[in-house]
Amino acid sequence: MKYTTPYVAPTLVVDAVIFQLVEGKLSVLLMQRPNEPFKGAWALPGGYNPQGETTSVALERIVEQKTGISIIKDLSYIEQLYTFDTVARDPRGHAVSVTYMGCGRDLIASSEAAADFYPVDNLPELAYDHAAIIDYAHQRLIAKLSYTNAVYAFLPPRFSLAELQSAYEAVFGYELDKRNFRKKFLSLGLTTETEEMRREGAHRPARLHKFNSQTLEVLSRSFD
Amino acid sequence: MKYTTPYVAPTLVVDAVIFQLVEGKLSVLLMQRPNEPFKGAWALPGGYNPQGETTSVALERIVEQKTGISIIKDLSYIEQLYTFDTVARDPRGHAVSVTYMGCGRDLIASSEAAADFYPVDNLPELAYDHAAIIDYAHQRLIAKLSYTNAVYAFLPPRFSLAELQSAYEAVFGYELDKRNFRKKFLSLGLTTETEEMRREGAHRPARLHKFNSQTLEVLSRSFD
DNA sequence: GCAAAAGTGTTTGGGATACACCCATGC
DNA sequence: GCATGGGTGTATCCCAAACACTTTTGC
Repeated sequence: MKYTTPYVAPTLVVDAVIFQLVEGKLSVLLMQRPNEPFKGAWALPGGYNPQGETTSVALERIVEQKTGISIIKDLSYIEQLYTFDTVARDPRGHAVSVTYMGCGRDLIASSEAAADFYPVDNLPELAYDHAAIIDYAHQRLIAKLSYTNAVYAFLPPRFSLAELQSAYEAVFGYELDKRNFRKKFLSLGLTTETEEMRREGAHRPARLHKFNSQTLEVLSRSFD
Repeated sequence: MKYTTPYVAPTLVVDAVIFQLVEGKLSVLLMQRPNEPFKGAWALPGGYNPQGETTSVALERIVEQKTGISIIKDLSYIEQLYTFDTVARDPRGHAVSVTYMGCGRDLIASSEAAADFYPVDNLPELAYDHAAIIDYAHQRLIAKLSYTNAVYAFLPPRFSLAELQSAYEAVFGYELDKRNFRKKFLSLGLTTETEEMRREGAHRPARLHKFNSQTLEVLSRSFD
């Protein structure tokens, strides 16, 4: 392959769509942009990927630096999402954005960062094409929960079946039948009943369960 | 974000995994490398993505130039596959490869190119990590055929149900029951029976069918 | 005893699977 | 008439969906 001019690569950026449940709602980590373009608007955490750094390493460094959240240490699940050809992203011209999607729980952005979690059904004004990216990530997440055990990423080590069900409902965006849900989920054999119960409030205590595996597995039968 | 050195982007390359059925077998387009590294080994068609060109535009240009096959004109289906952080791809150092997967039929590489289709179950020695990329693409293709109407990309405008079934079998890698296949596929309502029959050989002629849509649609019930 | 969430079974319909023979043609 | 691939139906099983009441607790 010949070029009459020397090869110059497009700008490469990485961006992360990080989900967790906040007050039962599926929420996404956003940062308020301090500078132009889109000054004041909210955006996915991300930044420039320099030569010599793989996209996952760059993302870990950038997200940790900007939000205090470590993808490696704090997230239970991460996967590459899609690569967007972003047009005219900044004055340096044409940029290519490699995006990742991750899930966790009990995530807190460092207080000095202008970063916070927003429910996906009530997002603020977003910079770039980030609304579309979040939507795409949400679709992917729905699919992941349908054919894998990926819910584990949202839940604590011990959880009630009600919590589990409401995690699915938060992601899917609709309600499930309690009896059918339990029957089907338990028949998948992904979890084990523990001896622990959770007593809270004036009602019957909930039996707690745990996942047999904390790594991604494909289900034998897909889910909802 | 501050850098003490000026920002330099990694090399960006694009690669294509282009499938078609050849003599009933799922096959992939490969090129023999004329130069080091991996001189003489076979590789996916691809090349450098310069600044100012989106990955899909660069891929179209490169693949057409190197193999004579136009993704836009000759393929019935194309989608982005994954972005690989390729290590030490060439002397310029760290490269990032955005890969695409496409499907077509009756594709012929231009005769002056050292390019040809090889059955996926009998590949030659491959350069880079291309064996892994082809395997990944194959998995994705199996999934696509399972939950969308993507088979249309492999078939001519009019086709027999036997042809249709053998396209699925070539991709899935196992055989299907003829009666169950027809019952299920026809119940999806993706195709229409035509008046045409195909007479060939000493046996009953085959009824020809056509797809109602030549664009990707998600199935109501997933397939096999 | 009452409010609040946890827990539990049965019925029904539809799709998945398994399986073997007749049909139309060319030679 | 025979070889070749095209075309068809039924029985069974399992899963999905629909649906309402009892249990355990704190106050």
